[in-house]
Amino acid sequence: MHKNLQAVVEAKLVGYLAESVKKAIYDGELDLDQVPEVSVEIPREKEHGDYATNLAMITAGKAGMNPRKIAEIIIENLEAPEVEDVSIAGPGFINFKLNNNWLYDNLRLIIGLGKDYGKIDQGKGKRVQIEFVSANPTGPLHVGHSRGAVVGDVTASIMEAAGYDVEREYYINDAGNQMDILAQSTLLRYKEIMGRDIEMPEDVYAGDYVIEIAEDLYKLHGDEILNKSEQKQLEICREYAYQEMLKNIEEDLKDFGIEFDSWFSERTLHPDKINEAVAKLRAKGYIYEEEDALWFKSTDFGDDKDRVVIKSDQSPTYLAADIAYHLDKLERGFDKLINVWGADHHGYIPRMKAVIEAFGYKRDTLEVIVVQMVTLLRKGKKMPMSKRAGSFVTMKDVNQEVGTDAARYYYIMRSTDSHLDFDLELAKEESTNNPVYYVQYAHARIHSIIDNAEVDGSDQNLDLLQDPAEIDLMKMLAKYPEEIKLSAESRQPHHLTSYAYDLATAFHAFYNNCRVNTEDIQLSKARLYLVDASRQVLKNVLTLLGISAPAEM
RNA sequence: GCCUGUUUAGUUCAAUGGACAGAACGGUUCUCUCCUAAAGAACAGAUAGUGGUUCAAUUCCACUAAUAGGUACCA
Repeated sequence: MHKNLQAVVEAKLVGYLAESVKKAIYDGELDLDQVPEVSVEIPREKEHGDYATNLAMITAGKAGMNPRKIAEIIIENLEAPEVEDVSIAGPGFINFKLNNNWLYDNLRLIIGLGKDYGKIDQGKGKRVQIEFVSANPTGPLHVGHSRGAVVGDVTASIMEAAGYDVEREYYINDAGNQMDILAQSTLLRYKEIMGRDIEMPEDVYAGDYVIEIAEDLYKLHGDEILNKSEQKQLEICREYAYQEMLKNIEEDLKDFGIEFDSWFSERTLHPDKINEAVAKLRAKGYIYEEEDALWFKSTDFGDDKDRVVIKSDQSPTYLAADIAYHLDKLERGFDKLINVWGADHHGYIPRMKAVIEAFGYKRDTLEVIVVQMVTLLRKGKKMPMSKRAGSFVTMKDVNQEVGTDAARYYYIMRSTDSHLDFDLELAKEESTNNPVYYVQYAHARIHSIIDNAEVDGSDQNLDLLQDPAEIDLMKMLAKYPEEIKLSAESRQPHHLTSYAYDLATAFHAFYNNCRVNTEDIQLSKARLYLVDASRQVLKNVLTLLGISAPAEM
């Protein structure tokens, strides 16, 4: 069964056009060596029909004829049973009006496929790993992480729907300096609880969550930790704080509807995997020694300068761990690795691509989705954010204030390339102003209609659906699989939030123009069928976005 | 300085190289004896600048200007 009727219809049209051109060439009407690449598109203007092609215009140069003349020839030779009307317009566009049968077929397809409507085979089962969030376990997730979290999660869902085999992974930076700082911070707070005078150095985590951890530590161990050696004290603090933070992060993400298939610990790379990875690069000739340090020759692959992997004190850099980590990912056999990074890390992309190439893989095996920064606003005013001081707004705070549905929607409603203004007051507003509720309201409205219906949608005669609002709605429903394809290919979830919005608009317009539950039983049945299909698609898209689809509001 | 985004209506954002650039909010008007008015309809309003490629540019290229971020033997 075809899962994407719109694509089928487009392919048919393309086929008919190609045949027509072929025939014209054979008959000597067109002077061309071969049939050019044919494409059709849905015109922006409704008056231009259901589909249009620029075929006559792109061949004009080669055929040495004016486009409108070519269009005439193409139309004369065209055999297309589904096409109701053809016309030439503007500089040489050929516009098609189709009969509605495929739209009715598509309604049946939606009801038949149910929650699977929209799923396509674009990815052909290719294995994709999406790594996202990957925040240091040294504090709770804050708003800076939220956008990347939702973008990663929804991109993963979209690619699943598009037929990829997707794995979600979180890389835990649990080795290195920042963990030592966490240990020191915790120990200081612990000592503070003991009643000792402490001084908080500048480069220490000052957030209140550290105090909580220290208090828990005190409840568990009393003051006995202080009897141990300094090194042991730090180790206890480090491990306890680490586990607590990781638990906290995992919970916050889960509450936000985000779950990972795998959590990868950086520690497992130290030191063997790192040494092996570096050795591998060295064997390939991409490592050299200078000033007691080991350098990776990333300039061989287009990076601005070479990068240190092993410092002169023999400790590995962050990049070294990342080299080992990415080698591990590559060896796990994924066809595509996708990393979701904040814009503040974009400078890191060329060196990571260099790593991929150095290991002998294609550069674009690794793809980085760069997510631009978020500005948090309250009533149009910027909210100040300072990091180390501990006065940041956490992800959890925001989610609790505006609700996870609204928060998820807001984080993905813009192109990832665009900066995001997130206004808490707007996101919280339960009104027209808020696109989330607008979409959810359409779904709730449908349930109300179905509850009020006295007939059901069986034995329907779909030919009765002729109203422009009905046609618009059916076309919108038919677009869904293509929207999945577009979002999956472009890795841009915002196409789907705007699709959901447009679908809701088409439904509301239908609602206001076409009464469903009427005296006319036949018409009611047909409309109910359309309403049920709309319910299904709204539900599917909301589910994909990780947003609830309430039956009443 | 160099690298990467962004620049479209009063504001926040859309638009696989296509025809008359779409929404939302804000402004001005209409529409509930009717399945949820958390809705619908109407009006006014924009491609930063200069060149180039193209039958066709918001889209591709170059330069200019604004703006955000990056530019570590830090993570």
